[in-house]
Amino acid sequence: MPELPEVETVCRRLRPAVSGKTIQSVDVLDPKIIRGLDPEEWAHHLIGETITDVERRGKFILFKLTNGYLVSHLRMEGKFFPHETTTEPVKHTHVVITFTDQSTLHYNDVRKFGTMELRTNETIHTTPPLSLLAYEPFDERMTTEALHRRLERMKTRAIKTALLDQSIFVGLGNIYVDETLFRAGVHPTRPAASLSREEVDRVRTEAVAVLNEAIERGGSTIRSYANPDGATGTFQERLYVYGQTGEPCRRCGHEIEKMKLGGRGTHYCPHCQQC
DNA sequence: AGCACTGTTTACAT
DNA sequence: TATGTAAACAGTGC
Repeated sequence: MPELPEVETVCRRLRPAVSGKTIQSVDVLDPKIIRGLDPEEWAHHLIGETITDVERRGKFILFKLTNGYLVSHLRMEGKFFPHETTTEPVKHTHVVITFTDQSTLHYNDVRKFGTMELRTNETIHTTPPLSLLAYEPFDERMTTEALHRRLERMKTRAIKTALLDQSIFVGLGNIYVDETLFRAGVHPTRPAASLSREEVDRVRTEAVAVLNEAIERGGSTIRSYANPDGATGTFQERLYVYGQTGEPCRRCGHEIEKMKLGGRGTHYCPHCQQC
């Protein structure tokens, strides 16, 4: 599922569902999801904690606790499902958190790539993984100049590969990076260091715009089923290039093409995005 | 049947 | 150091 807009949508839906609830018990059905501590110790730390808020940093979900944070990354297929009453786990449910009011939060993840780990208030932003992230795209410190300086130093990286690096720019994944580069009129294979200041400005501006528009529409639903409340995003209807291979470009009519770049399927319009 | 593909990240090799 | 590739896993589609 998740790039920044999907994670933001999940956080917004989870916040009212779990904020203020106290954890009574934790069942780890698959220990692979839990990082840093063995699952028993991890569960022991969580029991008795109250979730005071749900925040987002990059593509990470931060469950703010009375003491510290539960940090989760959904990777490719992770999903949180809140339930108002005790509910039997379904296939691919790997963690069940039960609150004192008997409502529950289920973590479901077909591919088991997702992670959960604990952090203290003191270390959450100063230790990996959050310490490795660039500023948020909406942070005023994420300026065109700062991004340009960073990209200029890249020896050979393609601009798409650079933008997917969360230490350079936060929140873009394979859908929104392709959409950003299309809107900015920049070919995905262009060396990052070759972009002019104006091009970097277009890329940064369009990235912020795409992310904001996608958040407004609850993200994109391509092939996964649902968000925490069962709803689906609608931004997939507004995609210009991702998944549009062979379709006419909505700007110029030229056929959208797909290539492989850095191991990822890469969609672009060869007319609107010159090399 | 078998292989390539999938909204992510990172460990490892070069 | 920087960058590219494979791997983690399960499912789908050709």
